[in-house]
Amino acid sequence: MRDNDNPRAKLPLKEELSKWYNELLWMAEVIDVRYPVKGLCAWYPFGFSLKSNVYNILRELLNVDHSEALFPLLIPKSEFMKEAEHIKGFEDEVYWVTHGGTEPLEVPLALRPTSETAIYPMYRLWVRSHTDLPLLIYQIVNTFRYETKHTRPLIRLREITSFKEAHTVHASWDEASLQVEAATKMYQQFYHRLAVPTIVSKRPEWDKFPGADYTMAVDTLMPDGRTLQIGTAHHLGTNFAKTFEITYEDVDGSKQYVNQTCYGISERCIAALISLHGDNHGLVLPPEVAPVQVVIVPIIFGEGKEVLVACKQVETELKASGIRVKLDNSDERPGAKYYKWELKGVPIRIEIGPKDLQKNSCMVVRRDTMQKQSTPLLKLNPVVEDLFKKIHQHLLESAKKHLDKSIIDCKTLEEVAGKLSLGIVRISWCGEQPCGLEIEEATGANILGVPVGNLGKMAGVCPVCGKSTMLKVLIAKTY
RNA sequence: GGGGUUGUAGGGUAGCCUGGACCAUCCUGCAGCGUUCGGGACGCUGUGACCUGAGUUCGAAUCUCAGCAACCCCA
Repeated sequence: MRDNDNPRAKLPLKEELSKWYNELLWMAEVIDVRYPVKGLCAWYPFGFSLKSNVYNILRELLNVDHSEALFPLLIPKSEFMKEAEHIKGFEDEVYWVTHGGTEPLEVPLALRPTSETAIYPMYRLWVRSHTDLPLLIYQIVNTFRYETKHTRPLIRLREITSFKEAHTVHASWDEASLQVEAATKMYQQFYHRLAVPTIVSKRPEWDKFPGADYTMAVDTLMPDGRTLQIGTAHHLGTNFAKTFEITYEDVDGSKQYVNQTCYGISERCIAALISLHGDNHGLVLPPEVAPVQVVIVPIIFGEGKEVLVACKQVETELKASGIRVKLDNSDERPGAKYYKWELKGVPIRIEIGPKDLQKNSCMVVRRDTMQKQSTPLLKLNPVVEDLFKKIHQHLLESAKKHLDKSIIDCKTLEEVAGKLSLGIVRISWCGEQPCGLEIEEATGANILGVPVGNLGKMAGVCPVCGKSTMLKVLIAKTY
């Protein structure tokens, strides 16, 4: 039904977000969901390249004060079962390895759903003295969760292929608290680079990480009005330190339990990036992460030798500045190439044909706005670099504008229902759990939490109990 | 958590209701050759599929059951 005059396979319109998203992921060769196990996907080379570029930014930001390490995939049941709250949160979703060959294992092994219980037995050995602190370590690994809800590519998976999880150890609770704050700030920087605007809020008690003192979460708004959680940071206090006996010798010689934090980002960041910026033609990628940043399309008549020479020259020059360039000299027609590379989100297209060569120029086309401009062939590099900046800025600004206008203030619960399809609702809340649960119950949506900054502070009255309060919460339909 | 829909080449489909003429239709893709090339080119030649298992039947893509997988809606 999606082809009117052209039988060729076309992308569904973005208005049908779910269809559009699923089709786009494989048409643009990001991931292939056809793997014969529910909730597992294969990354295409193109998608993998996009992912690598995105995660390189994460590494760059983390490596300022964190170190990368690697811990095992398998966790013995005896370790996994140590922290009561933690188990309760995960036990229904754990995959168990029960056999070695045909022999049952004495101690079953869990496939990590997250790595606290894989890492902390080692931290117990690694942390001895206050001089070992703070310890800031992260790893990027796959994790497994037996999701019973509907799986969605990149969003709800049974194998998360790219979970970046940081685990830090501190002397005091306050220091750990500052680390949680630093983590959310880093995540916001990260998403800034992806041109994805975010909101940070403190998850309510009943929605925090199992085993944490509190959880801060980073959310973004998807085009269908639902929010997507794309990062979390947890203050673990001494909860895990006590169960895993992680202690350090203080300056005065006394034994102290450490305070810990952990914070993570998964490939949901790619889902957000794709969903926010993409359009009816396909992906629209911020230049910094695009696997191909510039595609050169030659317009050939007859032999077309001169055109090809000019194309190659441009290719060489751009490559010399470290730009990821693709010269598409396959024998498809130019129009077909335009569609193909638009689908793949290449930020800039350069067309070179005989008419351009006469003027010693070329046609430069932006993917985000589709604007074309004739540009002199000489000194293309600064023009391209400048356009990269403009494209990123434009993506970020329009996404931010959309997010800002999608946060809607309400005073009563009755008002909320009609607004939820438009985005995020902001409403006063006394901060008490019963009222919070009532808000969720009455609206059929989730409380994201009290957002940080001014967004979460304003005088009002709780719509449930009527008490005066300075707190505002955000409510939304969530993924 | 509850409900619904679906499974036929790489992708999209026809056929299924009413079992046999189906070594399975059409479009797209892919490979080769030639002509082409300023927004999805054309011709010729080739390529490729009934989700898995059990059952009913002389006979199953078609009917039944189970499994696996996918999609949609509601909480």
